[in-house]
Order: sequence, then structure tokens, then C-alpha cells
Amino acid sequence: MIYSSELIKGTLKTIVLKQLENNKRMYGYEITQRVKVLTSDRIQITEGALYPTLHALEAEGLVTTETEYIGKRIRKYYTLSPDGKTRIDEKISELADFMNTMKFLLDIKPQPL
Amino acid sequence: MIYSSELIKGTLKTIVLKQLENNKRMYGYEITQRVKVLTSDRIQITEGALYPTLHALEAEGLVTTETEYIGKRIRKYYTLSPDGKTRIDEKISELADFMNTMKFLLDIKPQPL
DNA sequence: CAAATATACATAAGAATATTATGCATTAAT
DNA sequence: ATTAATGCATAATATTCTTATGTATATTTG
Repeated sequence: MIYSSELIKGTLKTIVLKQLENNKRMYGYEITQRVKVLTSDRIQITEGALYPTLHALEAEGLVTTETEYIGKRIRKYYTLSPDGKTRIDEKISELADFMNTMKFLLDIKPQPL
Repeated sequence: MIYSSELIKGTLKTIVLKQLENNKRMYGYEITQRVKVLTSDRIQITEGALYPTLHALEAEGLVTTETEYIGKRIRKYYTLSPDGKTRIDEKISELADFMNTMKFLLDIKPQPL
């Protein structure tokens, strides 16, 4: 199952920040691939969504960047800033709370183990 | 806590359809009030979001409508269609699955009871 | 009883954020 | 040699929300 796009909306920044928290230093393409693998292809972040999001996170001061050349190919690494570290914890708490509310509202039972 | 708006995006149709499943027959304003109460004010559906959504659900054939006058005031009741009943089950399954994926991806632990 | 609040519908301008398409370029695989 | 993968990025478009506005009736409160 690939989730319908509306669902993923609103969670992209959180997903990206979390990956940076887990892996210290990542480049854009790497983030898309890791999320794809971690979710067994369920979440596929497109480039048109990713890059504007990364640029927005940088503009908000939540990530910092370093550019490197791997051979002749450019690679732009992103790292969580101190503000970003604070923000990701807040965002995850909010999302966890939201998901509990949705479970209640939609009468979703915890699936049997 | 009132959830940041991005979070709610993509779940509005599901919330509305679920309310109609639970309550058979509701009008727009009633839906906003019920959701507000059920979520202890955490989710407040604005009219600018609600009415276009209801119209879209009607255009998709997921709900049917009946208009009634209560005194001189008009009231438009919405009821889930057979297609809507099928769709709400699908949407809830998808959302439940998505939330599990997000919990895993964001390393969210089940909160202690 | 007048004013404020609640009820009840609706649309429109604008913002945010995704999709889809396109572009450029290097490197690896068939 | 061609295709696929890697890697960045932007632009046009679509979707869907917020905020503001509009109209009108009913109820509550000072």
C-alpha cells in the first residue's frame, strides 16, 4: 500500500527532521531512499516535495548545510541545528497526541499482536 | 493543545465521514460541534474547510443530502451513501496503517496507561 | 429590550504545500 | 551504447486549508 498523498501532507517536515536526528548528517536523496526502505516503499518522498521542504527548514534555522563534491557530483548535507533538535521533539509529541485523538475519534482499536 | 493545521490536513474527509457513520444523519454545524466536543476542543473544524469538503463528498457520491427548515432557518442534512460506507472503512484502514508506519518511523512508544 | 452570542448556510481571496513535469549533470549497470 | 540510478533544483499546476466576508435567524444576557 502506498498511502494517498493527502495523508502524508503535514508530516513531511517531521519525517525529514527525525531522519536527521537519527543519522546526524544526510543529503536529500539519501533521506528519500532511507524513508522508502524503512517504510517498505509505503512512503515515497518525491523530489518536488523534498527540496522545497529542505530549503524551508534551512530558512527556518532548523537545519544547517554543507556542500561537498563526491567526484564531480555535488552533494548537499543537512544537519539538525539546536533549534531543530528542540523542534523535532515538539513535533513528534504533537503528532503522537494527534494520533491518539484520531484513534479515539475514528474508533480505531489497537491491532492484535 | 490545538493541533497545528498541517496535521489535520488530509484527515478532514475521514473525520466527517466517520461522524456520519456514527450518527446516521447530521448537518454541517452539528458536525463541527460534535468533533469539537469529542476532542475537547483539540480539533475545531472551520466553516471555510467544512462546507467545501461536504460539497466535495456530495459530488463524489459519498453522501446524500436533504434540506429542511427548522422554523425559518434552513438546515442541510447529510447521510452516508452506500459508496460512502465502503469508503469510510477503507479510509480508516488506511489511516490506521499510516499511523502505525509513522509510529515506527518516528520511534513513538505507546504511552503508559 | 438591545446587544451580543450562537446557530446555520455559503463563497472568495490568499497561503501553504503537495504533484507532476522538466531540466541539468554524473555515475553505474545491462 | 543505452538505460537506470544518483543528485541537485525549479516551475506550473492542483489541492486544500485559513481567514475574511456575507447573509440571516434564534437565543441569551445585561
